[in-house]
Amino acid sequence: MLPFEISPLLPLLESCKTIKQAFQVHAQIILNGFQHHVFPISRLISFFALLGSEEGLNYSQIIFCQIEQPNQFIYNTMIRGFSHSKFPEKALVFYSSMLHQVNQSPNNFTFPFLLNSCARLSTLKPGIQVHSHIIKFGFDLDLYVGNALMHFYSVFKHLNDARIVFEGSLVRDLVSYNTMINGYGLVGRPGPALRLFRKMQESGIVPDEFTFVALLSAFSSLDDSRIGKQIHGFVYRNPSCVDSNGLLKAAILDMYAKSGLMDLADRVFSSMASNKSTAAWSSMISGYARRGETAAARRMFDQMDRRDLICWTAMISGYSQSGQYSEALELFAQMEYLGIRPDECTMAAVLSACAGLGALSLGERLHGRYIGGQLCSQNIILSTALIDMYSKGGKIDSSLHMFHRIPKGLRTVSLFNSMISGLAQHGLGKSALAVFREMESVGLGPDSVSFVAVLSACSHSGLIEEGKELFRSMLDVYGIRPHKEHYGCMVDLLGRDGCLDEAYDLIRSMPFEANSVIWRALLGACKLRGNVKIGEVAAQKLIELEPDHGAHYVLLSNMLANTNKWEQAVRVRKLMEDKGIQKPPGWSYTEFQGTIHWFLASDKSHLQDKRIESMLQDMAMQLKSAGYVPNTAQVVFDIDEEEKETVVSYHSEKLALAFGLVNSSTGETIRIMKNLRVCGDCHSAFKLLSKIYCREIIVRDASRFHHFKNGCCSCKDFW
DNA sequence: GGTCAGCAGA
Repeated sequence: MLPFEISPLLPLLESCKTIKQAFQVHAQIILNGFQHHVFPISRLISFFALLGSEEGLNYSQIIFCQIEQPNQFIYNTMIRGFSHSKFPEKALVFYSSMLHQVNQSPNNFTFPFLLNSCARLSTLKPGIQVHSHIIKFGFDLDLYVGNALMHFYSVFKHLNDARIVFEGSLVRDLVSYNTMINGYGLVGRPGPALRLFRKMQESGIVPDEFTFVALLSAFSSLDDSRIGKQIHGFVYRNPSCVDSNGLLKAAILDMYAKSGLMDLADRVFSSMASNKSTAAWSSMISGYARRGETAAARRMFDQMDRRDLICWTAMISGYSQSGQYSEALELFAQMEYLGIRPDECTMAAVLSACAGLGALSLGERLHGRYIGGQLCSQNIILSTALIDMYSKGGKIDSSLHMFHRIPKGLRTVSLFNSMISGLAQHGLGKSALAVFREMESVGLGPDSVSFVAVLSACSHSGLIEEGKELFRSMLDVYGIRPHKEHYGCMVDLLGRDGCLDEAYDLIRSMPFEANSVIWRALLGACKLRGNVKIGEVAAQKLIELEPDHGAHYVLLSNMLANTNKWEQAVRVRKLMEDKGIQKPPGWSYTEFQGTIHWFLASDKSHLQDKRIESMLQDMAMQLKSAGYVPNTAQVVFDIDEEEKETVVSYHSEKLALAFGLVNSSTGETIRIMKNLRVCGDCHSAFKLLSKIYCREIIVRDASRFHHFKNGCCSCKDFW
């Protein structure tokens, strides 16, 4: 029996709404000398521990320390409180102190809380130990404990272990099924999820909205929308399916948006009337963006009243994935201006836009500002985006440094692919092969993307035999059927080795029609080797496949011009002009003090800056005195030599270099991005200029990187 | 005193 004096305090404690009121009740308890009465103290601890705030937890811990012999309930309360907190590992500390106390042992209430804490840790181990305690203390057949165990194993994607618990359980309820269905969805196994749903119906357990939400999410990663539609129909026909907070409707909408069925998605969206959640808006935005309809996505985005971070991220990544990098960065700038702090997902999308543009200094700034060292090695998608950004921004050393800092157990196939393809673009074929082998040695099987990366590494570095062997092994060893991209790499590889006939034969032996990428690879090799016969075939195919693409006409006419077939060259040029096709303008840009400076070929508007003009003259003079003769072979027009020299000296990359030279000093690195492949003349000139002006020049062109240093280029004139 | 609770962005 409680002493009668305490009874007025208990209802007071029950009715506490704020932490302040609870402090007052605690003060009253102490003033009245009840601080050692188990019951009121238990209630107080429970109140503070379950408030959900750090302050509450700290306070409950202070009270806890003052109790000589905490009972089971108090221990469970502390474990429960910390299981939801920022420090789930503290729950384990309380559990362990509970075990050390004489006459104290856990009960069936202890383990669900404890497992919940374990599910939120970064390692699996403590949870497994807890599982053995559960068996030792004989709670393995408790329904709640079993469900919590399934949840714990699901979180770590150990569905087989979750399944063992499920199969071993004597009683199963809605929660058991929902947990398992969710778990299978989490690991992308919709098949078992659906089978469990059927089993659940056979057992007479009525599904709730969470069951359907879990099922829909399990199926949303699939391209097939049939099951999704069936679920929609099932829900529609069964009025018993309550959807009290609209979760289910939002899940159905998301399913349609993910399947690209925007008409159906829009119908559900409209039916939400004024209850549209930001989640629903996000689903719509990313649905449109995924189909490349960024304008439609943007219209939705602009219509929103209140945008949360996820909407911003959805729109930014929509732009990024559609290759609209500038738009992505512009929107991000707006977001920053509004003071919205990005998270890892936003950063991954923004960094991929930086990678696309080669906006290294912006990428570096974002890395420094928003991403700490620890965070980037933990979030593997972000690390992959950073590695890609540094590679494509020209800093392959930084990519490698990041890659090596990522713990081996966290590395994924995508991460390896990103690293291999970075090394490939920089012509570091041997290193790319080594990383590829490393991926295999840690037990990660290469996928189709890995092979594109490693084969292109071989072709960019002239590793002919290695490339051929890898291509053969794709199907024989790894069971991966080569796609067009892989054939494209092989055509490139053979072409660069001068085996043009072999490359042409490979194209003819392919089990599908060659696409423009493959023909372009062949044409590029023909141009390099001066093989007009096969080159013409390739160019004709390209013109057939992409008649509006000016670059093909230019390549063909350049090749004809290179072999002095001027008349034919002019004819091709004329054909292009008659069709009204414009040559794609060559442009280059370079970043300076965080701003991007664009340069168009022969466009002299930016030459208002006299310093660039005079630098160009200085460059020409220096080159001449170094004995350099401009290579004007790629200028097709039948104009005199002096004029041709003027044309090549105004190529966009030369203008960008002049700008870079004006704005840098000896020993610095100049980075230039170009939309087309760097021309032969610029390539030779840049080699000499890197020596003359003592600068490292890094050029990213349409196919790879060129590091010009001390008179040489990393591509060894092979590109 | 309790277990699940991915409808949204990489």
